[in-house]
This record gives sequence, structure tokens and C-alpha cells, in this order.
Amino acid sequence: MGRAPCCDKDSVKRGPWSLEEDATLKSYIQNHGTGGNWMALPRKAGLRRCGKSCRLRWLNYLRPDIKHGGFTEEEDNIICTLHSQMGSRWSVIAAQLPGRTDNEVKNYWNTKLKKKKQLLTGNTSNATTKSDKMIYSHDHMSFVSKAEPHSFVTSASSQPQNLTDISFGLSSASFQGSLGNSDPVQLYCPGLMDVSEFGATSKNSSTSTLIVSLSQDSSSNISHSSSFALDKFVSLAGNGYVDDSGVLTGWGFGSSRPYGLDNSLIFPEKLDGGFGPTCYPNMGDFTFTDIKSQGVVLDPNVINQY
DNA sequence: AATGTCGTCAACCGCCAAGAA
DNA sequence: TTTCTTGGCGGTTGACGACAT
Repeated sequence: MGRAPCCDKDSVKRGPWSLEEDATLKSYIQNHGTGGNWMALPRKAGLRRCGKSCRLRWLNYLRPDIKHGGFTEEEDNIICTLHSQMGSRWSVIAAQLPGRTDNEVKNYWNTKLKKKKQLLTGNTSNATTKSDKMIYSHDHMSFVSKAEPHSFVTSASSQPQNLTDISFGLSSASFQGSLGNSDPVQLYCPGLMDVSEFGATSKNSSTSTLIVSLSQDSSSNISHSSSFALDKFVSLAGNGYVDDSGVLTGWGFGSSRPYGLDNSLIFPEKLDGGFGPTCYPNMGDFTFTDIKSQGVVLDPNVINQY
């Protein structure tokens, strides 16, 4: 036996709200509040609507502090950063954007930002098919192209987990130089700009760290070039670590910035009961040596600018 | 002008967690 | 302690408008 419906679907109105319904709901809530009971509200307000529907209409549209209209570039950056950090936790992301609702942020991501992200991966046809994949395990990482889904193994679970959230076109990246502890790192990614997703660090703070973050400006058609502006490089530094259970945690830029120099740095929090969607498991043995062996080269000139 | 395709976004669905009974 | 109710959330759907053919 299934769950009982929250309301009788035959007796309530569904679909788009009319102006009259909006006015009724708004007026009722402004005069009486929600009363802490959305289920009872429509009856009290004289609406033939499900309580859930009323709640959604109020929270997503009628609330006086809702900000309607296009997203700013700053909001874009915040959404991208937080989404990379915590995945699809839209309510949490929306909470960082005054006047925006989780639904609005979610829609915006799905219609605009996700596409941008897909462009950066070189994929324009399918959200789940990535042009290039990065795979890693305890002791290696590599780039592979046009691949079917890969998996990696975490030290905590020893179970393969699909890499659904980490991929980008790094196959042509160049990377040279060396790193000291907590040196900022920039990864030169021809054709790729800004932020996004992937981080690695070591089990203790005495070894190298790496973050790769990418996105692509769809209006540009950048070919390999050495004249990128600084902010076109991925940059990183910080004090993240992988704890004993293999969860990457505790990342920051200096003492004040939770994210990267260009908002590119994102690290997942450890979630109770397992890895969150963007919780990158153990990369404790992932070092630059490994990266170099795969032909990824750090540009020392870029490092020196920090 | 008619039809098809795509993008957007409001609204709904169903699951889960918290708290009340 | 268990069961039930409700709120909250993320995923998905479907209506509608814009644009392309």
C-alpha cells in the first residue's frame, strides 16, 4: 500500500495560479501568517488548492522579498562555486543568494549554467557523457578521452563509485614546474577558463595540493595560447586534507576565503553516513608526480605571479 | 503561414526527516 | 518506541513562447 496523498487530487485545483488565487493567498498570509500549518491554510483562506501548492506558490513567487529577473554574473559565480562544492543542494545554495529561491536557482542551473559546464567538457549532446574523463585511485590518475563511465575506489568503502561529477578536457593541458607546500597552483588549460570542479590533496599538509577548476566562455573560441590573462588560469592553494576515512575536507584560502582565488575552489564537507555527491574520496596518494607522469605540466611563470 | 524544435520556468511528484501524537 | 503528519527538498514534467525550417 502506497503512501496516502497529502490531499484529494480530485477536489483541489491544480495547474497555474490565477491572479485571484494569488491575491487571496497573499492577503491571507499577510493578515494571518501561515499559522504553521500549510495543510490547513487553503481551507482557511478559501482556496481550492493543496497546502503544498500554496506553500510553493508563496515561497517561490508571492513572498515580498523575492527577487525576480535575470541572474547577475556574481550570482552565476556563487552558484557555480557552491554547486561544485555541495552538488544539488539548491536550498543551501539559494540561501546564499538573497531573494532567490531554490526552484529558481535549480532552473537557472539546469537551463543555463549546466550547459556552460557541458561546453567546457566538450560535450554538447548529453549531460552524462563527458568528452574527457579523469580517473584516479589511490595511486594514480590519468586522463582518458571519449570514455564510457569510469569509476574510482575509495579507501573508506573500497567500493567503486562512478565519477559522475568530475570531468573536463584536460587532455591538452600543459603543466610544468614544481610545487612546495601550500604553493598556489595554476593549471594552464588551453581553451578553458575559470572555475569549477576537481580537487586533490594529500593526506597530510606537507605535500602537494592540486585543484583543477574549469569552465568555458562559450562566446570565445580560444585556441592554445600562452597569453591568457591570469584569471583565465585555474588557481589554487589552501589547507585541505583527506581525513582517515578518506574524505577530503577542510579547505580554504588563507584564513578568510572559503573558496578559491577566482571562486574556483570548492571542497565538499563530510556528510554523515557517507560521501556527499561532491565529496571526493581519498586522493591521499595523488601527487603531482602522478600528474606529471600523465603529461600535465605546471607553468612556473604562472606560479611566480603569486 | 504552418509546423517542428528548443528553451524556459512554474508547478507537481515523491521521498525523506523531524516532530507530534 | 512506534506511527502518523507535515514541511522541506530535489527531480521531473508540461505548458507556453520564441525561433527555425
